[in-house]
Amino acid sequence: MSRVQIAINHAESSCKARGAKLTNKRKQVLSGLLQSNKARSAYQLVDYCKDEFGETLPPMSVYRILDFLQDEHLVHKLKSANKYIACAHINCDHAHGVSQFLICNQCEVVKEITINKSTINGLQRNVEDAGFHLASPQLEINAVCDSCKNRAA
Amino acid sequence: MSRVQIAINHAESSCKARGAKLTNKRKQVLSGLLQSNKARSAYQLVDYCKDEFGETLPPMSVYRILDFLQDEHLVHKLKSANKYIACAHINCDHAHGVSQFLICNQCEVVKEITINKSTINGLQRNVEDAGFHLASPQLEINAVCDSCKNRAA
DNA sequence: CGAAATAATGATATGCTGTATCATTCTTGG
DNA sequence: CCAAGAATGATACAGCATATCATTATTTCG
Ligand SMILES: [Zn+2]
Ligand SMILES: [Zn+2]
Ligand SMILES: [Zn+2]
Ligand SMILES: [Zn+2]
Repeated sequence: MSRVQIAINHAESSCKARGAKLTNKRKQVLSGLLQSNKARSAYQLVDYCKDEFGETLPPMSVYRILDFLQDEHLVHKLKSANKYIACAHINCDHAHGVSQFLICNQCEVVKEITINKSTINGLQRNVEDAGFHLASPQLEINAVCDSCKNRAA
Repeated sequence: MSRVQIAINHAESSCKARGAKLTNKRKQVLSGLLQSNKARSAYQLVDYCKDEFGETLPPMSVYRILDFLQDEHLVHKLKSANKYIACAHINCDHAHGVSQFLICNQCEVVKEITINKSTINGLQRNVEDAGFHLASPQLEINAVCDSCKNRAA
């Protein structure tokens, strides 16, 4: 069974456990994100579903599906890119906290990580010192991946 | 002389020092950002210039002007909001490094800060451990300002 | 000064991202 | 089967941004 198929099956179970349904079209959109190590836009997913499944989803439906998938914690939105990516922990059963996203500015590959507690604490202290309160430590970090770094060298 | 006027004068000098010109329209757009403690979109600035100066700038021009102002380090773009904000150090003569932006998710007020070196180092270590290289520590942080926090309480 | 070059701005069209609204179809429970 | 609710579709529109070509303003230099 493919990596994507495994993730979709797992997602289907966890949806069911939460009383939600992972319909066919939702699976198609999710698979579009699971296929890719880069984030994809709603309209790119429209194209993907068309090309891959001959399914002509209206953009509105894709946005609704993306909302659903986010509610189910299967997908994250990258605000700085206006794109979406499958959760890296989609096969994990433990609830996952807030992640950070490393985005390669060369090849656009995205990696979801959890930076360590002490760094988050440091960040939070800085925010407090400035008279603000950290609402969410979800960060989208402008980086370069190893491959691109090596290619440049 | 108003706070805004002082900043504009300073900006004009620093542009001149760099061989660039802070034209009238560029001043108008910049003043639209200096007026506000929130970030503003290009189209909001079109409206501002129209209301404030009777100047009907086409959006294209505003975008060009914003690019110019960014090149001159007078303005920052918040990618997660698709909006622009005047640099908090616009009156400083020292070159400023990369900033972080605290964005209140209630009232949208924005504060430009510099988080401390050790936190940045911690962040950088985390990024390296994930097989990436930090390209820029500009962060846009989802936070709540003190006023909004107190208002909620 | 006046022509040529350069910089700045304008006009128009278009593309991408996202939402609002109302209609239709599908699924489910009684 | 039927009613209720969930999911999806259709259409329109708003906001952000860029591409391209035209025009105007400013500078440069003989
Ligand atoms: Zn995740
Ligand atoms: Zn890369
Ligand atoms: Zn700044
Ligand atoms: Zn606030």
